[in-house]
Amino acid sequence: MARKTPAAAVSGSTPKDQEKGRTSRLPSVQSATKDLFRREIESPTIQRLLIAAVDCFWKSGFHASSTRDIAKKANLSPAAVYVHFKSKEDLLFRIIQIVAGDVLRQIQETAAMDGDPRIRLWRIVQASVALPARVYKAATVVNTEFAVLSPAQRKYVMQIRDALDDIVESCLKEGCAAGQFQIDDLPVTKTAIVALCRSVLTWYSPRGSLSPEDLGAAYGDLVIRMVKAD
Amino acid sequence: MARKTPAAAVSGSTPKDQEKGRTSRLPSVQSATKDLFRREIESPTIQRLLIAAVDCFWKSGFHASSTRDIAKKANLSPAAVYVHFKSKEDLLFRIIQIVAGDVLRQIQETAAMDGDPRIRLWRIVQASVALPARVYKAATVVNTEFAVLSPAQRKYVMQIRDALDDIVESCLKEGCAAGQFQIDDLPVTKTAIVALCRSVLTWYSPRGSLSPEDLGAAYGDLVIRMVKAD
DNA sequence: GTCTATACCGCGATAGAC
DNA sequence: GTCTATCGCGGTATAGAC
Repeated sequence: MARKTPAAAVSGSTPKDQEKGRTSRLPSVQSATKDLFRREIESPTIQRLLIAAVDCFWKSGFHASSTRDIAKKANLSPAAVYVHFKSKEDLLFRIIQIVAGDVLRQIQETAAMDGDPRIRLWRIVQASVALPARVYKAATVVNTEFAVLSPAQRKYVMQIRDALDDIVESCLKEGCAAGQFQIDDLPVTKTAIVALCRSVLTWYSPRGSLSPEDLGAAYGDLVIRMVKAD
Repeated sequence: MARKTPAAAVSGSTPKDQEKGRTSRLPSVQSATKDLFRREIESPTIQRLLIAAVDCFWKSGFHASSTRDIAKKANLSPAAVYVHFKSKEDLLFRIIQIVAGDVLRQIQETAAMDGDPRIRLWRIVQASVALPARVYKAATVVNTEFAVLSPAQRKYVMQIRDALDDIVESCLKEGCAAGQFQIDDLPVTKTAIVALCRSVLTWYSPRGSLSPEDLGAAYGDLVIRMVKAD
């Protein structure tokens, strides 16, 4: 964690944490996904299955991952998967629901914070990079395996994507209305910003030198320039 | 084709075309991939197989596309595929070789054009958006099915990606050296620009209002702002 | 080079004992 | 809720006639 104030202010540190002298209260990238599932799911067996499935789907993709692989990685027999999930698709969708829901909620919280459009846009971008990167394997699965889902399931994901789009769009509009942003083509700019944030997952590795939060901060700076708001 | 000079100058129009009063000599997005394969491959049967495979892989992904599906779409029996390709992976790799090679070649030509770093960066970005978008289904397959490839095949693709990275990087360095760009973190900026261009394929549809070339032009403008070169 | 027929395998999912 | 055993389907790839 090289950066100080802005990243720390957005990433969830509380004054209390800082009093204690902690530099970060975030879980490591390695454990963030586990922590998320532990928070959302009671049964330890299901937690293990979800984690195993994320690992398999991330490494090989949904169709190349067999239920046998997943079961083995979760220390279960192949049949045990079907006690907890009605199909492999169901397992995928549960992962997507949990991960996408959690990320959306946190970005909504970020967007609801006070601040002028420049600060808010910077924070939204920072969060849109940092939060998925923290759970990068799971978030990659969410972005990658969209085609596998049923129409109803796709609709669910699309609503979440639309909500994120709207957050960025309304922030851009505010900034334009306040005369703080200069944007040529608002729909293109909005789409570019959202896709830019998402694209981090196509190359991100936790072995890189920047933490998810620092990376998000750097992207926040880039986006601020894109809307000519310096 | 709404834009005039810059996009037209880069997208391959010749003075002769313009004399004739054509607004564009580009193939339609629908036929660009076919044209590419027709240019690179002699056998019409193999052309049909490649086109069918691109369609299947794009729609469902590599593992969810069966060789039966591909053969049927190419009006062949399932067995006929194996006369021309030794495996389904081989078919995929041939697609990737042709598409990635062609795009790289054209971007290299773009990068070799004269102009100061600002013009060159704009053109490189424009081409990096427009060229893949013209063959968007095939280019999406190239970006999406990387995990399927063998180590040797992956290395081939990685060399192409590195070459594209280097083109952007050296242009950014030039611009910084010339005092025309102001960049905080060069590696992050380079990665962001490349990923931004690639991310267009995650949402692009030929039904959108902007042509690939106009979209590339808009992205060129955005990137010029990212490096503070206006 | 194309076809029909088929070998062979591994997948998702289920049955039934414990 | 977990296991072992297994069903049945559909996949990739091949054999052999034309």
